[in-house]
This record gives sequence, C-alpha cells and structure tokens, in this order.
Amino acid sequence: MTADPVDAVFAALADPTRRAILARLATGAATVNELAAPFPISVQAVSKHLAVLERAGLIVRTREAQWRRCRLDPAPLRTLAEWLDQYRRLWDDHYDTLDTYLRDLRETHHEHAP
Amino acid sequence: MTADPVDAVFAALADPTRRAILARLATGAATVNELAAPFPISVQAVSKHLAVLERAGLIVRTREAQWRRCRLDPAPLRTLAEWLDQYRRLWDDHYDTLDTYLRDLRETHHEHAP
DNA sequence: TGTATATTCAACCGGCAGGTTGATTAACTT
DNA sequence: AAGTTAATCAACCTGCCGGTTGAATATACA
Repeated sequence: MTADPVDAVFAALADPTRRAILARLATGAATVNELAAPFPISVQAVSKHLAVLERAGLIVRTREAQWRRCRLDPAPLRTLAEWLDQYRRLWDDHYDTLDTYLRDLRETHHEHAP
Repeated sequence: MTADPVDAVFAALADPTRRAILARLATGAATVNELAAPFPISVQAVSKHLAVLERAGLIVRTREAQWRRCRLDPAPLRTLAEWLDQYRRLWDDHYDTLDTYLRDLRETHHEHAP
C-alpha cells in the first residue's frame, strides 16, 4: 500500500504551477529558464517543481550544453486515465451500451496495430 | 490561479487510503465505521479523510439516525477525465484518426439523448 | 584564463497534512 | 434517566511542501 507510483502522479498534478508547466511542455520541450519565465517565483522553486514532475515520471530531462531540456512523458497520464476508467460507468450513462462497444472496437484495432 | 477546484481533487486522490475509500464507495454507500474498518488507523483519521473527500466534492454525506451515510459523487472524476483528455493525443496514437471519429460520434449521440 | 549564463545544492522558514488521544455531541436503547 | 453507539471536535506532534536566499557546479564565450 505504501509508495504506489500513482500517489506521486496525483500529488504532482495537485499543484497549479506544475500543471501549468505540463501544459507548456505539451506544446514542446523547453529549458528550465524558459519554463520559469511566466511564473512570479524563483528559478530555484521551478527547479524543485521539475524535480517533483520528474520523480512522478511526468517529464524527462536531458543535458544539452549548459541547458537542461525538459520534455513531457505522457505515460503516467495514460495510467491515470486508465485508473479513471474504473469509475467511468458512474458518470457516463452510455458506458454500458454504445461506449462499451466503441471501446472494445478500439482495443481490437490496437491489437491489430504493430 | 489560486484555489482551482481541480487542485483539491488531485490532492484528495494523492492519498492511497482515500482512493481505497473511493473504491469501496463505488460499490455502494457506507457509514464512517464501515469505511474505517479495513484500515489500521483510527476512526478519527478516517473521518478527516472523508472531510477531505467531501471538500473535493468526491463524496456527499447525509445524516441517518446516528449514522452518517457516505456516497460517491463522480462529478469531479468526470472533470478530471476531461482534463486528461487535453493530453490524450500525446499517448493515444489513434486520437487524431479513428478515436476522433468515435469521440465525435459519441458526442452527437449524447446531444440526441434527453 | 577569466567571466557570464544555466541550473542545482544547501540551509532555512511558515504552514499544512496525516496521524494520535481525549472530550463532546447526537441519536438510539433499556 | 442512564447507558451505548456513531461520529466529530479539539489539541497536539511529526514530517513534508512550497517558497526564500546564498553558494556551488557546469558549460560557453571573450
């Protein structure tokens, strides 16, 4: 029960600054200073936020000269989407009818892809 | 930027005990003692967890005699699913082709429903 | 070689999160 | 009226979180 990787992902996304950073990274990779620019906090604080996102697996950082380029890794988001799907029937009326059919169809399609 | 309701939902879900409580409530309503039984922590601690879930909108509590019945409200989960959909194209290869078509089809279907 | 730039490390601080125990409120039961 | 059960309130403790400032590290540039 301790140290479920999902814990870190949810915790990382609970901060609005970190979600804003992710939104920025969804449009392409960026350096720490570029990511820090829009925020009224210090670069060090943003660096800490990036460390949290990295620990959660949401970003990866690669060294490039004196810069550290950050890019988004969507894998944990996909995990979260799957977690949420456990509960989809609770709010989606069509989950047990049309949606189930379409979901199954999509899965079949994925199996046939390389 | 301050006090985005999504903050509280992500923060609430970051705790494994609270996620376990939600999983239990997905199978039906329950009282505080019933919810607390499986956990090695005090009833008061569970009561605090329920307060967090309630503040996030994930559960509602109604008084029934000396019991307080808790039931799950999936609305915030739906909000989260929509938030995640912003990023779906990043991990779902078929988002821009088949999935988009199916998604549009489902939306049309919803419009026609009462 | 020396300097400017990018980023992190380290130490510190206030506040909140999650847990405890003990007291209190509310309703049912006898 | 008294006792039992369900749940919360209150005070407290420990530790982590998000922020700060200042120093250190790494790379490019003149």
